[in-house]
Amino acid sequence: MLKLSKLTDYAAVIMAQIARSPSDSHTAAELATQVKLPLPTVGKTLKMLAKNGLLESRRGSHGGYVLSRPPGEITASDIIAAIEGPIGMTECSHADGDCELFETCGVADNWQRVSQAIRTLLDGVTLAHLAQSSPIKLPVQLPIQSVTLPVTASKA
Amino acid sequence: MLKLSKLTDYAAVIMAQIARSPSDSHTAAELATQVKLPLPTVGKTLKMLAKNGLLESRRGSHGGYVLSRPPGEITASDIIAAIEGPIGMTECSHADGDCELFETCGVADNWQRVSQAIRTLLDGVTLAHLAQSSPIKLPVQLPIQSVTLPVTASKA
DNA sequence: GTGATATAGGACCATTTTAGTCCTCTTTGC
DNA sequence: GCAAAGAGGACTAAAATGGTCCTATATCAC
Repeated sequence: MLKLSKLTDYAAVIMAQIARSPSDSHTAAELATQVKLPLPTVGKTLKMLAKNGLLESRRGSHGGYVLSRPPGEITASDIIAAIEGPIGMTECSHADGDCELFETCGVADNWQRVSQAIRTLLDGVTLAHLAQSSPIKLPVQLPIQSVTLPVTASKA
Repeated sequence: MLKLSKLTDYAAVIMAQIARSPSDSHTAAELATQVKLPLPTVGKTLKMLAKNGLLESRRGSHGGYVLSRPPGEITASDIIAAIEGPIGMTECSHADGDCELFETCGVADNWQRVSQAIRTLLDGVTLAHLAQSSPIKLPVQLPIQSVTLPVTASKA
């Protein structure tokens, strides 16, 4: 269903929570309480986010996590990629041509374009957007139907 | 990785193959040979596509599958939904409010908007696009960065 | 009406992925 | 030194996925 994993979903919620007070340091325990998720899971998620450079961590007492960049500069793509790895709709979206069906596939190119479009879309959604409650506007809604190409692909 | 399942990928390839001669009837065996995938798998995929109304099937000798609509009227969304169920990035994208974390989540609305944007994007990609080898153009690439909203979400 | 050709519809299993927990180690501040 | 916090990884249980196979049903040709 083109779905995010639960962990990614948690990550978004946690990041949003942090983004709402971006200058404070947040401990895993604190966040776990706030988002009502079990501590070990929150801890794991935070570690992944930190390892991928979205959060700065400090150990020891008075430690915790802070955003590594302002909320406006952290994108949905970043968060998804941090938890799930590189975004791509198909196997061959990033692998370097190790798909032995490439010849007969015939749709790889266009899938990759679609994939790229989604990535671009997600690049345009920032943590600041996610964290605020007011609706964000995305441009895709309207124009896409009008961009249809000459429909070939018929033969008979 | 926001990835399609393999089956969905197969479905796209198979549908594209059919779309290249849309007036012919295609048997599972025939298609399996053409796309170089095992027959049982191709059969299963075809059944799912037929059950979801994307293909018309005919049994018996001289049977096979035909597109139920012209390639320009079958979308990537249709194909994905046929194999994977409704498209949505998060659990709560379609379920009717059975998420007990809804209160503390704080990002549900905006995720749903993103989800919707992706769906719209995929609605704009037709089988005719996928089947042709020339590049399709998608509108999202350019304008999205410019639509950013007033970045609130700071507190300190 | 019989037989060959196809799909329909599930049951089934093996494998992989995912979610979630826990343990031990290191860092930091007091 | 001790308590608070994160780092890193091992581990398990559960779920999703991919793939195969079997039986039933429809259709056509003869």
